[in-house]
Amino acid sequence: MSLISEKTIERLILYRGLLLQANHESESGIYSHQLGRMAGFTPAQVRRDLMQVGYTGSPARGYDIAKLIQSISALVDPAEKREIALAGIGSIGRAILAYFQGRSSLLEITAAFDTDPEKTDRVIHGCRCYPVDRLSEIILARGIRTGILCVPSGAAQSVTDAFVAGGVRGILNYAPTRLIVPPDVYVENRDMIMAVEKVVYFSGPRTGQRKETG
Amino acid sequence: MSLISEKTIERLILYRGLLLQANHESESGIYSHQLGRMAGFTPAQVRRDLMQVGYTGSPARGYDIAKLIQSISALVDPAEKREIALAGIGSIGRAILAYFQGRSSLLEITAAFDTDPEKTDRVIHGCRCYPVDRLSEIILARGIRTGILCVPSGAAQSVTDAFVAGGVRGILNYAPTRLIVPPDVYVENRDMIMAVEKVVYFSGPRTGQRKETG
DNA sequence: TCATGTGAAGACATTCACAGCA
DNA sequence: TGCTGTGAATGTCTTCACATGA
Repeated sequence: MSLISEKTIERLILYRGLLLQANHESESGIYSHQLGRMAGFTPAQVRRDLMQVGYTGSPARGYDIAKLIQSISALVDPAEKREIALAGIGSIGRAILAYFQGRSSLLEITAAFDTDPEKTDRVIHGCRCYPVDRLSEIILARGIRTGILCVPSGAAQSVTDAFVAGGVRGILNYAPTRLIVPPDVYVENRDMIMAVEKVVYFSGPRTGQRKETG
Repeated sequence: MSLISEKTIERLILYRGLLLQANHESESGIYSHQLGRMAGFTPAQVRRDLMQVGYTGSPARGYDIAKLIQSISALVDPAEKREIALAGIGSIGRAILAYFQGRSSLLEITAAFDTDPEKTDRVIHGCRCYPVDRLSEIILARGIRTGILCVPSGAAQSVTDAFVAGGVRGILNYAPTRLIVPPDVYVENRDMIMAVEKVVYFSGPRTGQRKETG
């Protein structure tokens, strides 16, 4: 019970997002089947997940929405504000910077890095940009533990090494490469090309299944 | 055996990408443990996955790289060229358009949609842009089966409905919302905020586990 | 010897189904 | 009644371990 699985963490974060998003003026409580419908899971799944956060609802009123949000946050949010570093100020990097601006009070991308001198030593979407040479130095000095990687695949591993050298413990990887990291560094891969190819496969004829092995 | 799981498809696409990427001048064959190391999986996992594509290697020389790529492609690629539609020409949408340009010969984003008249009726990163009002009509006329959704969460469901009305069978969803679709439409969620929150959690102290339920 | 292909075991995740409570 | 919390059952995915073949 002590260790919560990756999938459960993902769903908990989703539940919280849905609860924050929805306007619950009228109701202050929510049942597992309601939350399940919102998220696309079975009520049993929702109850299992919520068990793990340790907050317990009541059969009469379900889960108190405010308290549930609070409990999930206590579990998944860091204790204090967390700075995040981003490497690769191309179109994706820039999009993430723009998208992330002011979304969260606890998380902030406070340093961006690129090789191109045109892009460094200035502020983009409110984020200071530096040359990659200084990556390890700067994130180490600031105690940054989380990195977002949006560099081309050729540079991905070397920038990863710089992240790791700078003390990063988790990397969100948008490059279409598999990164080599020490076993205690967490990597989440979000290759967009692969995502498109996967969706194309599953939008194929007849629930996406053909079988014409050659 | 006939139906291949989502996870397996993902890994197969990954294998293919890695094989295409790597320069195999010297070697024409590859062993499951080599491919496994590249992809970050066990050799057994790799063999199980490759079993499903129906291409069988030899204990002496492993898997022939060219033939393996071909076999995976035969399984996951569509029979002919596939057009893809994209909705929401914000920073993410634009980034995807830019990133996707000329990556694949089989897949092409050929229509983009937005509400903003400033963005429509022109060409962005080689892709023709139209007003969202015409979404269903245009994708229906062109037989587009796959959509990429990058609109703000408020518009996500209505654009999804337009996609579905236009005959789309698979949606890649970058909006931080859960879409409601008929059961035969496939949705792949890629919420970036959630991805960051998840990675932050797993970059927390001590393999990311705290437990301070409130 | 060393790798493949695969039945069987094991680990993990989801769902069932029901006791207990308001 | 209609919910929650949870043991037990089921289902899915991964790994083991070995027969087989070059």
